[in-house]
Amino acid sequence: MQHQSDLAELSRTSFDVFARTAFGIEPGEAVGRQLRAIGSSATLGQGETAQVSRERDTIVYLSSGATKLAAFASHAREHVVAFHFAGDIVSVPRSGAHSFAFTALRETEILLFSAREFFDQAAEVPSIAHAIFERLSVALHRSRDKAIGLACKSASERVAGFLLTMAERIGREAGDHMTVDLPMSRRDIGASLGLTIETVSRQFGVLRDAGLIETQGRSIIVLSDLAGLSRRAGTAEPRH
Amino acid sequence: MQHQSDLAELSRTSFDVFARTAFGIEPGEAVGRQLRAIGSSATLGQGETAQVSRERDTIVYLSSGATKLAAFASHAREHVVAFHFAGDIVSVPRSGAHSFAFTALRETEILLFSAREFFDQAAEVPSIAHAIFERLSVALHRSRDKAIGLACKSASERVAGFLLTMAERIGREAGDHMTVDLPMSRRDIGASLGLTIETVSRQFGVLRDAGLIETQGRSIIVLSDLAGLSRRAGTAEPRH
DNA sequence: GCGTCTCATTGACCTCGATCAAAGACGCAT
DNA sequence: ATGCGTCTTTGATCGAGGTCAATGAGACGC
Repeated sequence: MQHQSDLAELSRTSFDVFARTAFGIEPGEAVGRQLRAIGSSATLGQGETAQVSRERDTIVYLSSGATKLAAFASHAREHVVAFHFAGDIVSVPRSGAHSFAFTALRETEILLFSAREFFDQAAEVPSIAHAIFERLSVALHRSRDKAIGLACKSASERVAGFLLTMAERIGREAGDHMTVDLPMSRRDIGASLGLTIETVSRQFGVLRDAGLIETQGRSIIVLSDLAGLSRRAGTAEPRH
Repeated sequence: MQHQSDLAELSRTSFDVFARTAFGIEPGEAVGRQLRAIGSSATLGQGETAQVSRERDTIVYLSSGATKLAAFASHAREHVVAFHFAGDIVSVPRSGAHSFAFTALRETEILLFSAREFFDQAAEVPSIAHAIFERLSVALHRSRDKAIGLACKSASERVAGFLLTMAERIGREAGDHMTVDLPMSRRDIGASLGLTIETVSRQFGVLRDAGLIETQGRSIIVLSDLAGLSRRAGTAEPRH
């Protein structure tokens, strides 16, 4: 039973952290209790997919860990819509034109809400509503940026841009270069960038040969020339 | 002066229509006046680009007409993020990694708001906040769908999907087939789908030869086999 | 009507990235 | 340590779609 109460305690704390960091709500406020009442918590092991409704949109908060949101266009055609890390709020769509899977890349703690109930509560409190507007806007901007990259950029531009984005989100600074420990496989990177696993690997090789990055094992990447990477990521010759 | 008051009248009516259709607010409510106070109206001629802030996000409502939201990745590399039609609410990002242009495809009436001020007002009224959550969620889902298509689909799938989407949004039904009057050029379609103008044209030809569509002049498309188009748009062989 | 200008279509060719195939490296369990 | 399975890298070949170039068709003013 000790274990049970530990879990309950952990869950309570997760909701408090969520309310405070995302919305600036202090523990004990009524809204915080409301959110706890309509939400549930879960822990996902590496590779495990969250059980979300297929009929309703779901809102997920990542207390810790890393995840991918994948869409299945057809049977075996998986596209990674986005990667998420601790502190992110994710909108997981119900199954429509394609079905979605929200999968942990390593052990991850999440809070789950029905989007309808979550929005009902959030709309009642102006400061929360405002915070959600911001989050949704950022998500929309990121998604548009991604679409722009998929439509316009070459393979090497996409890979360089991906590394810079990851460095920005989960990189550790170390002098003039940055180090990233990528939690996702080459397959996931490819599925996110609209490239094959082989092309991703080749582009890593190109960047390594050009002295822009160094690789340590499978997952650790050192970005040794950020300016050079930006140049590759940004703006090459027109394609259309 | 008659002209002046006509314009003022038109603008007042636009705000009322906006408040009612988007949020269910009846004319005369305080919130409606608040929105009018922070918004401005404008009419764009064909090809004309709205003057929006480069420093702040802008919210635009289309009273009538059709527009494109274009992003400029680099100098002359234009990508069409989305097309919009009467009744749509559009979030136009400030200039960041790329700059944006919101351009009329034909004569268009719009209402403009600073996103910050708009969200400040909207957050105060739960029903409006809720409506905005829905709108932003739909925009996010559309953008993700688009990214999925750009990452996974072949040229012919994209073109077929584009036609179906346009038919759904602005098509006129006529028995078992639909007719669309496309307000955008082949260039815009290509920039939206991540294809060249030539490829778009060729795919139109393929669809015409296959008996799935008929073309009348440059802009009118008759979708004579919706089921066949869906099949083309949806699910071909895997690519990754 | 005609001339002009832009947009769209069609054709020939080439490139980038997908596909197919094989070998190498890392991680994990026994 | 050793062996096995998965992930990654590297190589060879192919094709969808981009690029370049020329022709054709609407739209608009005169």
